[in-house]
Amino acid sequence: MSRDFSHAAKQRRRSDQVTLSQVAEAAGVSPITASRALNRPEKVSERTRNSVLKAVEQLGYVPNLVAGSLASSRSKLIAVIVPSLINTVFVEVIKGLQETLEAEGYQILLGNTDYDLDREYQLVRTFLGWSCSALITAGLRHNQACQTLLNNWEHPIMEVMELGQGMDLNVGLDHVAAGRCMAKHLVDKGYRHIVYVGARMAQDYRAGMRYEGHQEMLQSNKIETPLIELDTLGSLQAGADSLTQVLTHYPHTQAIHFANDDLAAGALLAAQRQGLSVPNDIAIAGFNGLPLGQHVTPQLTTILSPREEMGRLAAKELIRRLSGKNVYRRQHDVGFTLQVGGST
Amino acid sequence: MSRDFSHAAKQRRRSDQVTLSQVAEAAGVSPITASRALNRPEKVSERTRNSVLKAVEQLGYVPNLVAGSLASSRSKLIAVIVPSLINTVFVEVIKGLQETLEAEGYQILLGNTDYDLDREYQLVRTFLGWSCSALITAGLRHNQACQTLLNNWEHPIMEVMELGQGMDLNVGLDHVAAGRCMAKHLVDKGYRHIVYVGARMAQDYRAGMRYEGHQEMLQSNKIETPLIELDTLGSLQAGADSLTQVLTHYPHTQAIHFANDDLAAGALLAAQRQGLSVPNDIAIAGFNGLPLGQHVTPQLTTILSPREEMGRLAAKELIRRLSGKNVYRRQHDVGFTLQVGGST
DNA sequence: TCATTGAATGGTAGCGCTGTCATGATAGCG
DNA sequence: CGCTATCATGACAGCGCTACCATTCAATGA
Repeated sequence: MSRDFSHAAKQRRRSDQVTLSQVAEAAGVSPITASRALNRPEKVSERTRNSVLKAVEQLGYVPNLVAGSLASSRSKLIAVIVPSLINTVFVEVIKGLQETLEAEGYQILLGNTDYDLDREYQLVRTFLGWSCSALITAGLRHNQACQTLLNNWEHPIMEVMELGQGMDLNVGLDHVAAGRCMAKHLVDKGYRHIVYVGARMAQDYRAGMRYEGHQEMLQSNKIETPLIELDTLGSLQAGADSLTQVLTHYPHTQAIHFANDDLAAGALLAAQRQGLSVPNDIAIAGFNGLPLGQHVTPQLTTILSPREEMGRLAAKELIRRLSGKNVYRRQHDVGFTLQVGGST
Repeated sequence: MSRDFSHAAKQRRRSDQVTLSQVAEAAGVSPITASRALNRPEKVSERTRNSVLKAVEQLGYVPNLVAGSLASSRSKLIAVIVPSLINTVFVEVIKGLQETLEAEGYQILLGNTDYDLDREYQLVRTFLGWSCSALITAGLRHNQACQTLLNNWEHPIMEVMELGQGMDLNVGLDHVAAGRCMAKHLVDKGYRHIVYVGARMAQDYRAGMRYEGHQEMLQSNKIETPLIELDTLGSLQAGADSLTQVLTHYPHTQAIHFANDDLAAGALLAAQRQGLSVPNDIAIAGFNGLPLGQHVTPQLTTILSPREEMGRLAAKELIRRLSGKNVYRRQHDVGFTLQVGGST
């Protein structure tokens, strides 16, 4: 029962894509030399390099990164996973990442979990399949499957936004401390009826951490810690709506500590539309230091978080790590700044 | 001179990554069947499919998408190139693209040109190297090299944001008409001294197109068309600063037509801080319909552009095209809406 | 009954590139 | 002048997967 091995060579090349071999031929060198001329120019003579580059130009060669990546099991791809693109905070971090990574020749593979950890796991799986050279996620919380997957992964993992014991690298800030800091400010200002307003804190758990800090501080001053939690994501509109809710439930409220500036600014503008004076009738504080808050009158009291900076720093540390340098630090606290405006 | 072919088989597999062959072996089928079980489940029997899935689970198999992509010269990657991530407009488009594409199992490869067409060309080259199945760019303008490269590319190209004769598919709105529309509104309201304020219009050329429409309309009404062009990108701060500039250069100004809402809102808030009444002392109009503009008092007169919708529609048309359906349309006008607030 | 179809599965050969080693050429040294 | 060190280049195999056929076998129909 002998098999038939005689069938003609199969044709698989479908596109008329120019390959490295063609470039090599045109340049009169071997494919591997052409490869080196492009990827490790210092390894070939100048003459060779030039003739290869000329051939590339003439033939309009575009390197097939997929093939290269398979052969070398490396890629200049970096996976970035965020929980939301609506929340400008993450976009600013992405911005910081992006400008630093792209300058080093890395490409960003972007994923959005919509605050769903199972979705995150799926994204991680997919991204690992692309042999990314690193993974950046917003946050330290992952589901079990994801944790397992990442523990067995041999590339750098960078967790940003919050500070803590992560899987690998970490750049962020201490949200509990931030909440404590703002609460202290409100207490110091003499407010005693303070409401915290958050939005979907089960998802945006960092807002929950800030609430914890807030609670801590108020409780140590024997002050009640009423909480209003909205069922929408933070937005100007949600902030405006929440104002009514706060005043209905807690008519004596003197100050509102919002989980973020969108909510706070929305409430501030709404208060003014309703003829309430800020901060005399009601004081308002936010978190993030969005430009918007600095342009309303009175200026919004908020906590500045260095978001783009966080992205840039994370990217830099990652690059340092990827290039084999041992000078990176596992953990970076980017800190925050209390910015006191006229709203409190 | 006979060569030595006797050296032992070389070991290249570096990682302990589980491969499809191992899954196949564990499931008692051939690799190709395992591949089908995962990628075209309808092609295998249910028994086979289940045993493969079980093996995948047990071994913790993560498909190597790079290898798959090389073999099939297809990928579930879609390149998205935008000129800026600071400008929230593009982020909202990305958001729309992202939610639609990710639902169909596509991943986004994100690039930012910083309004530089040469940078765009480089990004396109890189992205083509990843055998993306489609490319989405913001805008219809590209440099020569990029144009050539894309013309020879055999995958769908989607150009968003503006309307016009593109390379392939196009979803956008008519910016000249939008500028005309707002100018008409201002003229109808009785303003005769109207200044247009733009920011870096050589880069953000769509703002330039709106200015063209603005000019057209005013000239046909025999009204002067003074222009102030800022050398920064649009922001609240820039808008605030520009107000002073406008009033210095054109003290009789009755209305300012801003290239976008960031500028407009910044100017509106600044005007109020300076004790100017809007619209009595000065009328202000913007473009985009950002939430911010709807929350200031008076509400900002603006032109609503459906940005997320634009992203979603673009993604849907692309998917339709990618799945071989012929029901897509080459060009979609998503339109715009004049939203009259109290600021004019 | 036997040819015919179709569903399920498998063998082989690449996809286009780079890691690994081998080789030839040139330089450096005592 | 022979010998090693260094540089530039090349041959080969293989990265992990899927396209392309080929094969098997049960179901169908005349």
